[in-house]
Parts: sequence; C-alpha cells; structure tokens
Amino acid sequence: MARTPTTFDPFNAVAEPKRRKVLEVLGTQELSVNELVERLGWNQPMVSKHLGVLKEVGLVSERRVGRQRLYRVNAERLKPIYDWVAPFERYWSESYERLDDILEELKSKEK
Amino acid sequence: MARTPTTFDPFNAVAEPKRRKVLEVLGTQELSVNELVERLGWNQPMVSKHLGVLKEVGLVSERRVGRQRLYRVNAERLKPIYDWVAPFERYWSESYERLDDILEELKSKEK
DNA sequence: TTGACATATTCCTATATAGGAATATAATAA
DNA sequence: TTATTATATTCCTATATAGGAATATGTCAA
Repeated sequence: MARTPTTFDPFNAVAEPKRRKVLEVLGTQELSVNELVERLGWNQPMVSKHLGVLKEVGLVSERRVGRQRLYRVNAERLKPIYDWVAPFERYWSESYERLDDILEELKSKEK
Repeated sequence: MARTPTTFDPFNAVAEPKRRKVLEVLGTQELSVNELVERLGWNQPMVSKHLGVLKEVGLVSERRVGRQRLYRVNAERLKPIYDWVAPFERYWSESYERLDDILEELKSKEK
C-alpha cells in the first residue's frame, strides 16, 4: 500500500509545505491564480496544480470572474486539524524543560 | 519528485491516520510496544514501524526497561502544527454560515 | 546454554505523488 | 475570425511509502 492520498483529508493536503504556503498567502483575501503566481514566485502550472489539490479537499473555493478564477481559503476545513492538535497544547508548557534534551537527542542522532 | 518524506516534519508524520491514532492512544501515558499492540489491535511489526517514524521526527521518545521499550509523546513537537493552524481558528466561526454551502458543493462534486 | 518473550528490521510490491515541459481550454478584445 | 490573456491539464519520471510476511536482534529466566 502507498501513502494516504494527498486529497484524502486536510491533514494530507497540508502536509506539503507549498500547500501550506498557498493558504498562508491567500489568508483572508481572494486572489487570482496570477496574483498567487506573482506572490509565490512559482510557475503557473505548479500553482494551479496545488490549488487543484486544495480545492479537491475543500480547503479553498473558486469563483470565476471573466477569465480569472479567484480563490479563497475555507478555514472551516482546517478545523479537524485544530481539533486534533489543540488537546496536546496544554502539555508542551509542562514538558518545556525537557525540550532541550529532546533536541539534543535529535541532533546527535543526525550524525 | 515524490512526496515530502513522512519523516521530514511533524506535518508529514501525522498525515498518516494510524500515526495520529498512536499518539492519541499514548496520550500522556508511557506504554510498551505490546501494550500499544493490544490497545490498537494491529500486528506488532506495524506498531513498531509507525513508532519508528514517530521517533525519527521526535514525536515520541523511547525508554528501555528490561526487554521492554516504553514510548511516550513529545507534545512540544506538535507545536509547529498548532502554531500554523491556530491563526485560522478565528475565521471558521465567522464563515460558519457558509459551511453548509461548502459541504453541499463537495457532495455534488463526489458524483 | 537454551528457550521464551519483547521488539525491530528486512524484503517485497502496488501506488501515488511533485515537478518539469509542453499543450489544451476558456474568455475576452480587436 | 484571430490574437491574447488566464488558467488547467496531460505526459513523463524518480521517489517514497504502507503493509504483509518472514526473520533478526536483544534480554531475561531456568
């Protein structure tokens, strides 16, 4: 079996750093593909493809205006991620004193 | 190019539903592999493999006691996910009235 | 030692990308 | 129509899984 498809759920769609970047740049605005191309500095097909994945999982919506397509974030679809991770939030202050140890452990393992 | 490796960061590690389940079951407890095998109902190599990925990205820590290995969650490593998703949280209440439309749109597209 | 228990690793395969390059489709203007 | 602008799609390939099956490694007890 291969990995869970990127379009399976928001977790997988957002695992790709570039797709997170798209959502960040969009923010609360509505932007056309070309505006995204400019702000992201990627080529147009690449932007369209990532938008395609995001749209398929419902993380963005598209609105057609003339020859343009305006995209915007559907923040609600990120709620499952928030809901899953939020319960852990109360623990990293408690275990904060151990953070250094853990990072040390990771560093030494990279060798 | 293929997908970002599962061990690249917590986002990718946690994209796999089973790995989220492992972290949920662990919670704040420290559990041995066999205890996890029982509670998850998966075979042992499967549990060990997922633990291996989680350990490599630092999402769990391992402690050896006799022939057992006790695992526990390193919640701090989930902070990047929380920090990324939290800013969006304020929007889904505002756009809550649109949620039904979006779900409708998704449904009709599934055909 | 030897056996039993606990856990990790190796080998295998089907599958799904992400990105580059080229091209197709759609909509508007001249 | 035809050219142009805006965006999507198709074709290609290297790559990295996840899971099953089998086996290896490590540790303790008798």
